[in-house]
Amino acid sequence: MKKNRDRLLKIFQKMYDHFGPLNWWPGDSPFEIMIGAILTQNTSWTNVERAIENLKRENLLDPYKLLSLPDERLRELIRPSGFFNVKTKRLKNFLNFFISEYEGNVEKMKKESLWLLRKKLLDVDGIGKETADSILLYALEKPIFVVDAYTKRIFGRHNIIPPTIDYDEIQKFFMKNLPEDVGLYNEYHAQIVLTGKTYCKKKPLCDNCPLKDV
DNA sequence: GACCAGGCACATC
DNA sequence: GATGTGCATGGT
Repeated sequence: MKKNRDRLLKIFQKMYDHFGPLNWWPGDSPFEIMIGAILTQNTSWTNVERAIENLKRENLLDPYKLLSLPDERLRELIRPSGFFNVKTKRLKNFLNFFISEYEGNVEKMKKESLWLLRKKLLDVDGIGKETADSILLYALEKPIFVVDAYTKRIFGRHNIIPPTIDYDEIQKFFMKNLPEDVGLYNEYHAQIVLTGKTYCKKKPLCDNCPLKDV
C-alpha cells in the first residue's frame, strides 16, 4: 500500500527535520553496542553509559575478558544500569553464545543470515525481540526494523497501528511499507526513541512535537 | 515520594 | 493467548 509508505516516510521526515541526524548507536564498536543493547533493557541510557564506562576504565570490553570475570565483579561494574543480577546472567549467556558460535568474532557472526541469526539470538536466555533486533541492526548492520514501547505508543496514538498489535506485526508493518535500507531503519528507530523521550511520554507534551499535526 | 526508563522471563488464569 | 509481577538504579 503506497499510502502507508508515504505516510511513514513523511513522519520520518518530520522527525528528522526536527532533530537532525542522530547517527546511532552511541558506541565505539559492534561489541560495545551488543553489550549496551542488553544493559539498556528497560533502563535509561545515562545509567547504561555509567556501566559501560566502568567496563572501559578497566579495559574489560572484550568477550573473553568479560566471560572470565567473576559474576560478583561484573555485577558491581554494571550496578548503575540496574537489574544487575539478571543482567549479569544475561550478559554471560550472550557471551557464551557469542564465543561458542562465533569465537567472539563480529565478522563471523555477520556472515550468518538475518533470520537464522535472529532465531539463534532469541534462543539466548535474556535476549528478547527488541534486544535481538537492536543487535542485528546496530551492531551487525542487518536490515531489520527495531520496535520498542515508543514505537507502539506513538504510532498507536496517531491511529496508524491498532492498540492490540504485537511486536512482530508492528515490525512487519514497517518493513513491508519502507524500502529495505539499513541506514533508514537505523535512523528511523533512533528518531522514534528521541521523539518518544522528548514529547511522547506517558504524559504527552504535544505542543512542540514534530508529529503534532500528523 | 511517585513516576519513569531504548525489556525479559516466568507464573497464573 | 492474555495479563500480572519481579528485577534495581538514577533522573525528574
